[in-house]
Amino acid sequence: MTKEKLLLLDGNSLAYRAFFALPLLTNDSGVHTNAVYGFTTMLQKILEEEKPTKMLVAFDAGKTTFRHESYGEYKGGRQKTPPELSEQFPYLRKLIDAYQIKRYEKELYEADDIIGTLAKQAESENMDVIIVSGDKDLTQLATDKVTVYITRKGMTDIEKYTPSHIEEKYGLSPLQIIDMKGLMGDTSDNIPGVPGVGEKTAIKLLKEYGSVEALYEQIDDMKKSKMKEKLVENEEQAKMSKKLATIFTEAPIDISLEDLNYPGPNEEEVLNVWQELSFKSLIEKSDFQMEEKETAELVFDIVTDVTPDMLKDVMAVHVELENEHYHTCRILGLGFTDGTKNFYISFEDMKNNETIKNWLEDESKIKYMSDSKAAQAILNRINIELRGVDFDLVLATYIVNPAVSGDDLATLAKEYGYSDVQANETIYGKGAKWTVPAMEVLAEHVCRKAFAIWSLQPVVEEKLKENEQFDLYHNLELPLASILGIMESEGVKVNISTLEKMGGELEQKISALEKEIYELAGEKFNINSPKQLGVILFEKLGLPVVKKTKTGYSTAADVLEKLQSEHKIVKYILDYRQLAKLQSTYIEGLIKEVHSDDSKVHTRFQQALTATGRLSSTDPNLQNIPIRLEEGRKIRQAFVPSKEGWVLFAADYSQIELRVLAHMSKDENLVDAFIQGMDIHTRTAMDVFHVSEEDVTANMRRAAKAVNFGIVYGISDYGLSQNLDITRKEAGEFIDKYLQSFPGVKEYMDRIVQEAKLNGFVTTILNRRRYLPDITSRNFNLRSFAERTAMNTPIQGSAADIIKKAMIDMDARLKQEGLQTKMLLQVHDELIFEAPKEEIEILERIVPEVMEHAIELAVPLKVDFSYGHTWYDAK
DNA sequence: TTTATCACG
DNA sequence: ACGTACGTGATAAAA
Repeated sequence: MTKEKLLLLDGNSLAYRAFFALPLLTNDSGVHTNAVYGFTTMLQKILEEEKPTKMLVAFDAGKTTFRHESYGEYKGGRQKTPPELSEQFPYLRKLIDAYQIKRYEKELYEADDIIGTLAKQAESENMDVIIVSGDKDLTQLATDKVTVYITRKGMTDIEKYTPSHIEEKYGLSPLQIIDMKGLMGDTSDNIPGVPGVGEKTAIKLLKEYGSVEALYEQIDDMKKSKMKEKLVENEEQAKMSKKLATIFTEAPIDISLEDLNYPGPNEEEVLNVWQELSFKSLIEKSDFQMEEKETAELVFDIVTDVTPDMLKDVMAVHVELENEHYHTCRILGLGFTDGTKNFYISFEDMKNNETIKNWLEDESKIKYMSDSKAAQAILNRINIELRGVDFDLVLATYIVNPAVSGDDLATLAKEYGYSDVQANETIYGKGAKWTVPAMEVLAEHVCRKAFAIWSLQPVVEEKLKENEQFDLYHNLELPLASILGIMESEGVKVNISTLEKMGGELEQKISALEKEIYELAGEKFNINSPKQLGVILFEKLGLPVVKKTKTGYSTAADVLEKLQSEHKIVKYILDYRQLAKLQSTYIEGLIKEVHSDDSKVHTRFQQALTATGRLSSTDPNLQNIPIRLEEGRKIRQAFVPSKEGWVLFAADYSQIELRVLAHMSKDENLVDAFIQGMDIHTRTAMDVFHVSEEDVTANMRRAAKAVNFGIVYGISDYGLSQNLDITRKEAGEFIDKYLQSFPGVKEYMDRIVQEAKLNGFVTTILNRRRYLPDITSRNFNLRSFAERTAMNTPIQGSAADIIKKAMIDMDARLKQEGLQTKMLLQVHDELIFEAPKEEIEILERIVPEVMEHAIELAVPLKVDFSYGHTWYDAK
């Protein structure tokens, strides 16, 4: 048998050490993690180097110890544990348990005493002992058998105290460390010692006399000095201090060495804890493997037919797709569960099954799903109209915390402690190795997903109710999912020949520009490569470097604009960039997305993605089609109604974000401006520059507009100065003037940041949340970013709430009025419809009406609209 | 896969 | 002194 090696860790001391040594980190839900992280890296390193056979982490129990009986002031005056640290102890304990390391604490005793007692026992049994702590007091325990490791800054840097190391460092024996502390005291433990005696004096005295006791026996022989007086005066205190500093090695602990066997970590559990704490680098670096299916058994059937009795009134159902492109991909199969019976049916077997179709279309049959919009859209392709969805896991978890990524059901389930479902990557592989597994494997995977949804439904709904977000989830996001699904399936008609014609013209212009650029540069190069372009501009042509990126020179548009007067080539490059962007993204890119069967693009609105509650749009992104510059705007001529004699009808909120700000801040001036129906930027210019309406110049209005944008973004003088190309000082003055004119806005900004600090999150009008863990960061950048986010998110998010509500109301109104008009797109503050000409008149009335009253604010909402034969003409 | 750039609100 | 405007997605180049 190999020799036993015992590793004893001082839990409290190490946690404290790590907490103060490392910057404040947090996981996705805002729990601080730096102490646990530091502890983990230290632990990993020591485990690897020492390979102990027995382990224990000792903790201090409670506030009072036996030391307080002799000295009430022991550890007095200590700052109480910061909350950012105390919240980490439960996770630390969880981590230690996952490693399968024993932990122990004992009333009235400190971790030191537990460690000392066990070290002594182990030594008498001839074991090697290693003690790890952040506290040098422990070095008194060092012997030939016992080595004390003290962490230095960074946690993985360790100083090893053997008796000889201590001798070398202090010229003392380990036991004399106690005497040293008795004489010099310890401020952190509030041990007094002898005033005026520090480390140097203590060591000198101990080298001469050996110990505190010996010193006082011979003190009469000491020659008269200030120090002697002090020593005599404080004899009792010195002796008591020594006692306090002595680690008690005979604590009555009810744990023995046999209990401390260390079997190694439960790797899966450790990974779970790491995942919970977002220790991504550790997860990636570690060679820990998830255990092969440690998951609970799930009984399921693979069926080829479904009879009505199998389909209950309430079920979780999961539609398993090939990939995320649900408008084009295949369905692999469906999993069903009612919590007792689980079954899987392949797509081939279900596609013509009337029983399933009827059940899916039956509003009264309650379905629990995950990403019901995807299911709805893909089922729509085989003429099934999904109804009766009452729970959607992706949406529900997004509302609880929008930061939690929802691309894999397994990841989502893990967030709620449910791990009996595999990651897609495990089942299918990834990248080029992606493949559909055997039916048995696939069926189990899909059934497990359905079961996970079933199991999590009550948990997540409870959480939503606890946070008062159930209404937002159930009555806004859930019905919106269905509306979005219909919009996506409907699609937008694109005139490919229009795009191709534009592409041809662009091609000409681009190659002409290319020629000019090569000519002026004196050589051919790839203009699309910022690296090559940088070399040409800043080395060959010697233009001044305005800004650098981390990899080289910046050639971004704002930089080039400043360089226009320096060289003719710059303008050509700017033009080239603009046209190349149109060509690659909006002509070629868009054409690739047009479905050949219906000449339409079918975007996917991501409903559970953004941090603020906005939607996003992909494949293609229809929320960033050019409009600001005329050349780009022409792209919109290719977007047309799907039917002859129809038009595209666009309605947008005017200044919705500033109106939301007026509502939330209740700033009298801002509210008044909107009630008066004034041009808000002009009004801002009047207030900031103290001029009358007639005297507002175009430039003043431009500056005011930029300030208004800045306010919405969570203003900073630097950001505004960049935007307006003025000095920081000037920008700062603008901001000050603005805040003086709108004092309610300033109060709101201060209040919202305070609120974020207090709660850890900010909320929107409909109680959408965003957590801001960095708001308490000691890192200036992170904290500033979080503060700006705290100011911006309630504004952007509430605007998102409003338009989402408007979409639901609009959908209902169109149905109620029995119109053919279809809602096609949402672009953050505007809605785009296609409509038969005859319905235009009605739309002109009802669209603004519905949108303006989606949510009542302290200021009116204003909607502008227009229509035309193409999206371009709807202006 | 990451970086720089640029399109939108 | 710190170094930024808020929120997205697509493309091409470079690694």
